[in-house]
Amino acid sequence: MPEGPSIVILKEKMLYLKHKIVAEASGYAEIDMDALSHKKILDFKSWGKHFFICFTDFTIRIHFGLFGSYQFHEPKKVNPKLALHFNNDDVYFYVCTIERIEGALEDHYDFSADIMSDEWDPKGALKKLEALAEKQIGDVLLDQHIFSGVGNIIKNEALYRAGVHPESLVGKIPSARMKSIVKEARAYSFDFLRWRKDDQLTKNFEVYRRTETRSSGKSVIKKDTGKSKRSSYFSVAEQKLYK
DNA sequence: GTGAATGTTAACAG
DNA sequence: CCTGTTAACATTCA
Repeated sequence: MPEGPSIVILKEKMLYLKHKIVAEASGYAEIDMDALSHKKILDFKSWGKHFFICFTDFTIRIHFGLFGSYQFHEPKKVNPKLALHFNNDDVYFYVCTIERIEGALEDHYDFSADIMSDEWDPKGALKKLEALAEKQIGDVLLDQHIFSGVGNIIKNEALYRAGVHPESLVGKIPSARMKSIVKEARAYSFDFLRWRKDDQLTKNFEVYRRTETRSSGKSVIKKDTGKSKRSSYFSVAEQKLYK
């Protein structure tokens, strides 16, 4: 369920509940459920992989991790971490972390770091990268303080588009190429959003979970790279290693 | 049936 | 805030 675009989809699906009053909240999350009763939902927001339900003085933050899911109207068989009950409707969240944030969201999050946000600031991202010359680009793309919302799929696909090997060192990548990586991270995220909605995401993977590139049929290497040791999929023929 | 995976944090070892 | 490893979460898909 994760990665920024999937959270944007959730936000859109939740829209019909905006301005509705929560009749009751339940679930095994360790927050004060009674505090949500009879409260009006002001808005739904997101920052990277974080989803927010905004109330007057506080916000509920949901992070779905690797296994998280949600369901509208009818519960699944397993216990929900959080369930919001409305008149004649319900929404359920499973296997996620739930936290309560006090005060204004803007005081806690920098929305210019969110790859999906209107406020996304590519120059700001490049600026942050200047201090990380010795890091591998594959690790840095997963850094949520710089590329909030980028996950392992976007990392691999954006690097393929930019033609850069995931083990390349940030300080050795030419600046034009670096800009291209930042641009593709955002561009691919929006393609991800569109394809996910149309159930076309998997078939459009160029390298992720593939043995050959989709378009050009070049062989794809799978390797756990960097400090994060996450799976990288890449084409040696089409992605240059800057080292 | 088996294993890997769109993620993150906490606990623990050295 | 020393650094690296492991477990936990308990699902879904190939």
